[in-house]
Amino acid sequence: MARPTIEDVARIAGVSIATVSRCLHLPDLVAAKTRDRVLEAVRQTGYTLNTAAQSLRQRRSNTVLVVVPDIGNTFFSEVLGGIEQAASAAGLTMLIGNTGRNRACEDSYVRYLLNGRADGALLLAEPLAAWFDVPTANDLGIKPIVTISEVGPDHPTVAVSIDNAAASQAAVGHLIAQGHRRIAHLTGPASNILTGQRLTGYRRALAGAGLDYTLELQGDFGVASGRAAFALYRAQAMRPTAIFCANDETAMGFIAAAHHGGVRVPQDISVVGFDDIHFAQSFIPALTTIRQPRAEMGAAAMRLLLAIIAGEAPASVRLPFALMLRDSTAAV
Amino acid sequence: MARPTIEDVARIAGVSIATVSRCLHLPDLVAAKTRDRVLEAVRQTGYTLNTAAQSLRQRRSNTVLVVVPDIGNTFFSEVLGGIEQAASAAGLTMLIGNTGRNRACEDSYVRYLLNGRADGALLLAEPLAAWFDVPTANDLGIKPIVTISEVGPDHPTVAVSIDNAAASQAAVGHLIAQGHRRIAHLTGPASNILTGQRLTGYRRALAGAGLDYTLELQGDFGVASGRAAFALYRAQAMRPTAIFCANDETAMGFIAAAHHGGVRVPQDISVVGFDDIHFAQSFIPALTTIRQPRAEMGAAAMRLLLAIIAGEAPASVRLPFALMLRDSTAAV
DNA sequence: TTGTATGCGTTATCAG
DNA sequence: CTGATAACGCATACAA
Repeated sequence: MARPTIEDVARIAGVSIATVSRCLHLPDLVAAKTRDRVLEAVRQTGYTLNTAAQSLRQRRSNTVLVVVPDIGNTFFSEVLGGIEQAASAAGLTMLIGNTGRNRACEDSYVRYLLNGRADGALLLAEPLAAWFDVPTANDLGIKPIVTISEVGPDHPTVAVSIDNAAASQAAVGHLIAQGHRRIAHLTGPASNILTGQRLTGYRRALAGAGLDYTLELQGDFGVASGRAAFALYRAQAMRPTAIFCANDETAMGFIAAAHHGGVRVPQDISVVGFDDIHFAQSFIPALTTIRQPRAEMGAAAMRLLLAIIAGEAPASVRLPFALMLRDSTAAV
Repeated sequence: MARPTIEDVARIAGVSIATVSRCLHLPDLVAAKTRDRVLEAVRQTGYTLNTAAQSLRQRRSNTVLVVVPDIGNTFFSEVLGGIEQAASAAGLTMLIGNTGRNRACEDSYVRYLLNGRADGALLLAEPLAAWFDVPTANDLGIKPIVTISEVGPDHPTVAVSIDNAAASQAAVGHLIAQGHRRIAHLTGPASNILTGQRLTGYRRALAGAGLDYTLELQGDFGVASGRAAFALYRAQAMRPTAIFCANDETAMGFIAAAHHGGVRVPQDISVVGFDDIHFAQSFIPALTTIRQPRAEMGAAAMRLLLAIIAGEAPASVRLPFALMLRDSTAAV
């Protein structure tokens, strides 16, 4: 037999469908006695609201779209956890769009906002132009968008992030305080907005301490690029005594390669990561790194989105980072 | 201005809404000339289908619900990646339900199937009873469900998994082949169906080799329980020379604790994990472990679901595992 | 406090 | 090949 509709419930309870609807949404407006009858009928039939019909009628989906570059990435997945919690607390459903960092794929998710599947979007990546393009923009402008983490200074949306340059500066500053004078930086991919920000922090720290030595190796946030960087480090005539990596994965790749190459961390070289992913503290040596409050970033972004939906005009949020001192760094 | 509807497009193209709809779904049924006019109007207006209306009318959402215990967990998130790919290839949207291993929370997602939000579900955990309860069951019975990984022998749904007992047996068998005679097992949580399966494999391997020594430590798949297990290992009068951990995380926790305790891996004790998560090979020492084809498991499950939706009655799928020999194990 | 009636944007049926 | 029209299930303005 088919799914029960509001009409079935109404018939069994001996009321109109309007009353049933009210019982579910504005229970105070209906007499206690009637309400009991209706709710009993609901239980009896196992009735559940048809969300498609509701969305159509209300012109809103109670769903939030989350666009993520790589859902398998531990950094993103923990942010997702925070979003999920805040979303379900607000009665919203989370729809995930995995782009695989593919432009066309990301573009396709823009339509989710347009076709009413979602009431707003959370972007875990620097939004591509499509999100603000014509003819998209004029209609999409009213759909709230919040960006997380990967955000530039003149960013077109409300955003939540940490101060990446300051965090990097703190990380490198710690190495300097430990007496390191030759400090390298393993960057992220050139295409990522964070790469420049973290690089800036690195340079600032060096400049602040009046250090000349500089070694900037190009990475891509992947473990393999960390390994590759180790080879380059090895090839240097004047080797650095410390390296600041743009994220934990590359740091781990670097350390793993070092281990196999007979180079000890931190005795021979200190290594600092970025993100404080789940495994950073179980790693051997436990990774000194910058902690980003991932779940909190997700939750904060969700709250911003809700505020925008509610008609407010909240400002972007800067969350605090923390330098986690562990075993991959040592005084020189 | 409001979102353009099919009516706007029809008016501009000078046709009926029926024709517009046909152009979008059955383009062959409409004259090329008319079609061009319509598509031009679509472009011009930036029209996109209202999915709520479509779902309502078609009584299907083109959405698949994925229920996951912990989205931040790297194991699950990689399975999600596989699902996402297969889903979007089939034109389906992936809706994620994160339960936090909370029964009430999981129950609430059952309704997604009932209220039409999703056409089917993929469960990344042993389904709790609610999925098959009355009055849920009678209606839900027609909604396809596929379970991934955590599946018992007399499981009520179609499932995709590896043979956990056989994999465990292979892992322990390798330790035995390396000459180990005292082999411990760090289990998963008692509540998880996989725990018993992996334990069975461990016991079988020991029995098969006629070994008496047995040490079964209770873990919970978390890093901390790996650390705790190390303390217990330490306290043994007759210490094992190898330990088979029910997953990689606990193995890493164990090794990290061992490292800090001055116990060397694999020189003093060999450690085997399970899952081959992303970081297993970057870990120091690189972790010997059982590889589960996570993305493939997700994709396979998605395909099974599609088959069921298409009216077929596919059988459960057993995917192959692989023993990855790396640096955390050595001959005794 | 409750009921009636309308429309949300599609798709599908049936004529033309 | 195309058009008119009736649902799909619900929420809400308006009446009673």
